Amino acid sequence: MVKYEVELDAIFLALAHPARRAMLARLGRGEATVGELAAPLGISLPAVTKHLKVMERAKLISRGRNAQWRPCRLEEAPLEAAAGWIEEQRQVWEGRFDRLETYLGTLENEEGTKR
Amino acid sequence: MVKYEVELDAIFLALAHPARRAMLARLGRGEATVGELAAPLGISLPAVTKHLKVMERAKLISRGRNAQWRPCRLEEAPLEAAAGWIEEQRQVWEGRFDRLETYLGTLENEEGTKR
DNA sequence: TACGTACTTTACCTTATGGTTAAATACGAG
DNA sequence: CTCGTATTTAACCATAAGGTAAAGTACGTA
Repeated sequence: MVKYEVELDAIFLALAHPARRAMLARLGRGEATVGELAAPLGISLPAVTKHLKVMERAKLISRGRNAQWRPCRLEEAPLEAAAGWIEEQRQVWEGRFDRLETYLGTLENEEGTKR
Repeated sequence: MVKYEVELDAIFLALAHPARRAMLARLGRGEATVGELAAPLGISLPAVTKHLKVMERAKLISRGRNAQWRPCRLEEAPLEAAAGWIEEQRQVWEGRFDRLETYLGTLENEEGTKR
């Protein structure tokens, strides 16, 4: 249980910047070169390189090589891990309500018994 | 579409620290005071106060007042927003595969036609 | 009103982010 | 082997994160 925890730091951190989320959204539609990712962002290429490093650290992307291009590919696993953590929280949270409902149900029954 | 985008920065940032995730997990089981949240963390209270501010900024928590205690409550909406963004990405990602399958299916048919 | 408990604020430090420009590297084409 | 294109590295800067210790604030109680 809770096998992530280290990686989640890097994953959520990587997701916390609009430029990086934009790049991931783009990569969801297929591989792209650095230039293609940079084009819509309005920041310098060195800045993009840095963002790519943050995403590589989180293993959100992997990179290939094709002549002078270094294409980026989206890796789904970390996104699944992030979604998994949130889902886990939802379970806890919903569990709380379920218990509350059970408790309220019990109260109702007791009320009924009293009447 | 994509109504978040500003908030997501703060939400994902807030999720990017283990102490904050631990506090959120604890809050999933119900309200807690600052002291209760701090106890398992092994960091100073001022540090905890700062983490709480980060989570308030992301609207992941709201706070009440009860004498000298300032109880924290989990707010689900931002977690839903974060999960929503990831789910959106999954749609894109899966859409890509669907299209790829369609494409491969088309190729297969063409192959079949040629033979 | 003075005291203890529960936090928060202030001041300070270190390291990480996010950005820039300019120089360096890698590779294909001529 | 030189040139152009694609991308990274280096050097630099400003600001934010994350932590601390010490002082300040808020509230119930004796």
